[in-house]
This record gives sequence, C-alpha cells and structure tokens, in this order.
Amino acid sequence: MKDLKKYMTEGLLQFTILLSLVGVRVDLESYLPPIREIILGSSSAYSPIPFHSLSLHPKSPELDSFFTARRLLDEVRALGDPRIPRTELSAWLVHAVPGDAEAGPVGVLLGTNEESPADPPSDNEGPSQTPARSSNLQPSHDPPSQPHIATEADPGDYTKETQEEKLGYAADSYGYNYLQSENGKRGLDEDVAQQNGQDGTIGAARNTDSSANSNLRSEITLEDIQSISNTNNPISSTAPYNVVFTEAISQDVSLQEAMYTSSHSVRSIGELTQTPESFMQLNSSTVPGGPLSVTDLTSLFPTTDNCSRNSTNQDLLSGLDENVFDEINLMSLALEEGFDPLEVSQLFEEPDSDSGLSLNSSHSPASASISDSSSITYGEDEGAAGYSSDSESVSYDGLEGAVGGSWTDINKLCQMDYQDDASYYDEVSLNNVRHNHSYNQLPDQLESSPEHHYSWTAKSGKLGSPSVGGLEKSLSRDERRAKSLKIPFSVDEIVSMPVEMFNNMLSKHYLTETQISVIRDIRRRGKNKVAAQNCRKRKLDVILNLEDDVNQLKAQKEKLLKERAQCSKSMSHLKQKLNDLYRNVFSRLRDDQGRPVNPSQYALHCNSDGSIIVVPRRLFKSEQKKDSQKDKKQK
DNA sequence: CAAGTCTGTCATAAG
DNA sequence: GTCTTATGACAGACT
Repeated sequence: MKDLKKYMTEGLLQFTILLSLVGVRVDLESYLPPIREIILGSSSAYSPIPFHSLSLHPKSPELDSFFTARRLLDEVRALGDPRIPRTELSAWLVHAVPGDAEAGPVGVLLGTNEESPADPPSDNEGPSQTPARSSNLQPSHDPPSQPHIATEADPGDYTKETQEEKLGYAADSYGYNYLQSENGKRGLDEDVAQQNGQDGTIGAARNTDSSANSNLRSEITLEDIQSISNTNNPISSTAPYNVVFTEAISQDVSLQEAMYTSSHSVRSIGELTQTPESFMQLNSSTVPGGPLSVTDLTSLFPTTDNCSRNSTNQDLLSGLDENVFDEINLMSLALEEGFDPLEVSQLFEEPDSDSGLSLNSSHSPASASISDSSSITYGEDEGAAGYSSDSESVSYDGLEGAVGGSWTDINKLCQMDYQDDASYYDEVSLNNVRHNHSYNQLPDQLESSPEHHYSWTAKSGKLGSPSVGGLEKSLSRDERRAKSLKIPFSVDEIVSMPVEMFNNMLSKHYLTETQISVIRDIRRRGKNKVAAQNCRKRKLDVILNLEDDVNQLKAQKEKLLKERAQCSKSMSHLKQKLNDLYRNVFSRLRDDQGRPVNPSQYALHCNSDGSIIVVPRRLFKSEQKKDSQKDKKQK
C-alpha cells in the first residue's frame, strides 16, 4: 500500500509538473492527500479525504482502487477544467516572473495594451511622476482624471454592464473575456492604464512593461491557453508587439508585484481564502527580504480591489516590511468578507491573532452558513446600498472622501466580487478546503466555522453586535490562550505545521517557556482532536460495515433456510414416491405358490449389476450390518 | 429535566 | 527514549 501510494503520488506529481510546463496548474490539494503527507509527513489526520464519505478505513485495501480511480477521474477533470486560464495565470506568474504590477498581469489582463503602445510614453513623462507615486495612491482613485465605468456608464446600464463584467470575471477564461468586452468599452484596466500614463516616465516604462508582458504572455502562455481551453481569446489581437522574451524578462520588474496581482486576480474571482497562503508562499520563497518600495506599492494599489481602497493606505505605507503583502491581502480579504476596519487593524496590530481559520469545528448556533449569507444582495441600490451590514457601512462611510475613490466604482467592484451566483460561494467553500489548514474538515464544517464567516454572521443579525468581544467569544480556548500570550501564530498554523517547520519555528522565534509550553499543548491537543475525529469516523465506519455484514449474513441465512426447506420438501416427496413404488412392486410380486409377498418379511435388493432380487429382510439386515462393520473398519 | 449525541481532552498503548 | 498516532474514557455542551 505504501509503495503504491508513493508510486501514485510520484506519477501524479510528474503529471502535474508536465501540465504546469504547458501552462496548466493542477491543484493537487483538492484531491491528493499523499502530497501533503509527503510534504508534511505521513498523517492520516491531515488527509483531506473525508473518510466519512468513503465509509472506509484509511488502511483499508479498498482505498487502493479508490485512489486510482479518483486520481484518473480528477486528472481528466483537470484537463477539461474550464478554469484552466485562471489557474494558468498563476502558473505563468510563478514560472515567468517578469510581471509588473501595474502593467503586469492585471494590466495586461485587463487590456492596457489596447492603448499603451499607441500612446508614446514620453507624453506622460513629467515631474508629476514622483508625487503621483508617493501620494498614497490618490490618483488611482481620482474620479475626474479617470474615465472609469462608474463615471461614464449610464446608471441604467450600470447593472447590465456590471453583470457583463461580472460574467467576464466569472467566466472561466477570466481576464480574457473581460478584455473582449473591453474592445468596445472601457474598464478598470483603463484606470490603470491612464494611471500609468499620468505617472510619467515610469508610467511609460510600465507601458513598455505592459506591452512586454502582453507580448510575453501572448508568446508563452496565451497560445497554450488557447490550445488548451479553446476559448476565443481576444488578447491575441492585442499582441502585435515584437518584444522578445528576454527583453520582457529583463525589465526591471518586481516579482512581488506580479505575484500580488496574481493573487489579486485569483482572489477577485472568488478564491478569497486562497490568496493569503499562496501569496505568502510565493512571497517568502521568491522575494527574500526584498522590501517593497513606494513605487511598488503605488503600482500595487491600482490593481487592488477597490473595496480595499480605504483607510488601509496608511497602514500599508507605514509597514513596508516583508509582511506587507500578507497585510494587504489580509486587509482586502477582511474587507471583502465584511470585517470591520477596526478589527482588521487589530489583526495587524496583533500578529498573534488568529488567521480566522480554526480547527475548531464546533458548530456555533450563531454561525451562518454561506448559503444563508448568499441571500444578501449587494449593489442593488445606487451608492451606499452596496453593503447592508453595519460594519461595512461603517467601513465605507468615510471612504469616499478619504481615499478619493468613487463610491460607484467601489460599489461596482464590490458587486463584481460579491454579487454572484451560488457558484461563487461554492468556489469559496472549495477553496476553504484547498487552502486553509483545516484539512480534516468538510466544507460545511468550514462554512459554519464561527471565525471564518464572522462577518456574515454579523450581517445576518444572529450576533448582537459585531464587536471584538463577539469575536473573542467565538474563539476556542486555545485561540484565546494563544492570543493572551501573544503567540505570533494561529492555532491552525501551530497544529497543521509539519514537525520540522514547527521545531524551526520554536527555535527561530524568541518565545518564552510559557509560550512554548502553550504552543506545544495547542499542537498536541489539536493533533489529538483531529485524531479523535478520525478515530470516531473510523469507528463509525467499522460499525456501519459490521451492520452491513450482519444484514448480509441474515439474508444469507434466510436463503439457506429456504433452500433447506425446499430440499426437505423434495426429499419427503421422493420418499413418498419411492414408498408408493415399493408397495406397487410388492403388490405385484408372487412367491412360488402364487401368494403375494409380504413386504414386512422381504425386501428388494439392487445388485451391482443392476439386477433386482427379492431377499428376506433378516438376510438383508445381516448384510447391512456386515457392510456397516466393513465401513467402520475401513475408517 | 432526563436521555442521547457530539466534541474536546486526557491518559495510555502501540508503532 | 522520544515522538506521533490511535483509542478508550470522561466531561461538558448541545439536542
């Protein structure tokens, strides 16, 4: 089993690598427990395979065939996955690494190259460049200077256009479809493009980068995408540039930007929960200690979701450390999920605060499922009607003036993020499974996790007030303990971390004995909690299997009893017929004097040659005794 | 309010 | 010997 598991895992890994080389990224976590086990160490507790749904013991040999079939099925699904372009984007960002944040993936995706090559970069050069970059991103939210949709679109057409764009986002080809609609319309990317243009020199450089990126993408990935997804990709018409690949790569471009935009792009279409982790990984692995410049930050912000263009600017600019991306994503994530800015700022101030994901699968009655919250409508009304929750209204009340962004713009983008059908929530819940650390939990458990959808619960009014105290109450004992001791890790991180990483974490961070002790306790309890869950599930499965066995055996017994009764009936019938025949034969037999033969004194005896003779019963009985004695002796 | 269920935790055996 | 996992037992919350 172990060898087979390893073989399957390696094969699937190679397959995934091959797919990634052609621009397709396969999310192994969605269906491949061995990968995690390989990376994190063997642990059934980490297995995302819900054994409750399998009704199999994890050590059961039946799982072998299951994994094989499942793997093949998922590979086929991955090949035919309509979301390939989106996932491909991430793969390209990882491999190519030339992206510029402004004119990079998002800019290109959203069609900046439609105008950027025609616009001479020098036109936009000027002294305004530096202030624009250091001005806390204000230009990006300047309504008068930007012909964004909100200002141009007719309010009546607003919903329609938004829906179209939303479809563009929701469509599996993601940005490319959006671009298609761009040919006739203006979109968010033009905000970015114009922003670039007004930024001056670097804006021009960004345009160059944009074209380079577009060219790069059209040369490398787009064809692959087209060949894979067969989508009508309008960007092919927008790639007339002949920037060579090396030139595109040689641009002075921050990988962080590209990665951030990547994460943003992915997140903006619903993979909210994926972003922080994936981004954190990319950031830590590829940009070691590279502090983000203000330029980078300004380039970041136009690409960020307008929902997050609020009071976070100061935080972002003040804390330009290596965790800035995490904070940005946390902030945007929190805002998208309806967190109160105060809470979010507290999250930033307290690095030990929980990531919002918890292994605690206790079902709080106050928690609301996603399906419940999906009934909330966003952006049905103009302006401030986008969000109905108090926290959100608070968070956006002062937004328009402070950030300078148009509320309509914000609302529109928020609509694009929120006003979606159930598939959006399905995707969210899927990504909960894929990208958080609650590997043992089912999506429904995650949905009902109190921390995870705290904002939704606040919206639904099931919690009295979305105060921090309510959040505290929803924390588990370990979470509260960790928070009180200022432990700079979330509980699920502590629990799900591999042993090696866990030990490194304990050694690299300065932690008190109490903190270390508590961390170890948290890890032990968390592990044991998962183990207990798995154990109970296995026990339940065993019980169910035994019940099935009992039912099968009962059915078999019934069947055998019926067969026996049938045989007995047949046997008695044959005996009766034989008896009748016997009597019939004797009634016709006559002795030498012509008298009838008495059946009580004589019997019929069948010889070995087939002849039948009439013998006296006493002789017959003595022969029978001899035969039985012979049999006994032989035995 | 009692009974049943669920879940987290502890202690301990097993690998 | 240490660590991790599995499992029985218990307690508390919940239904």
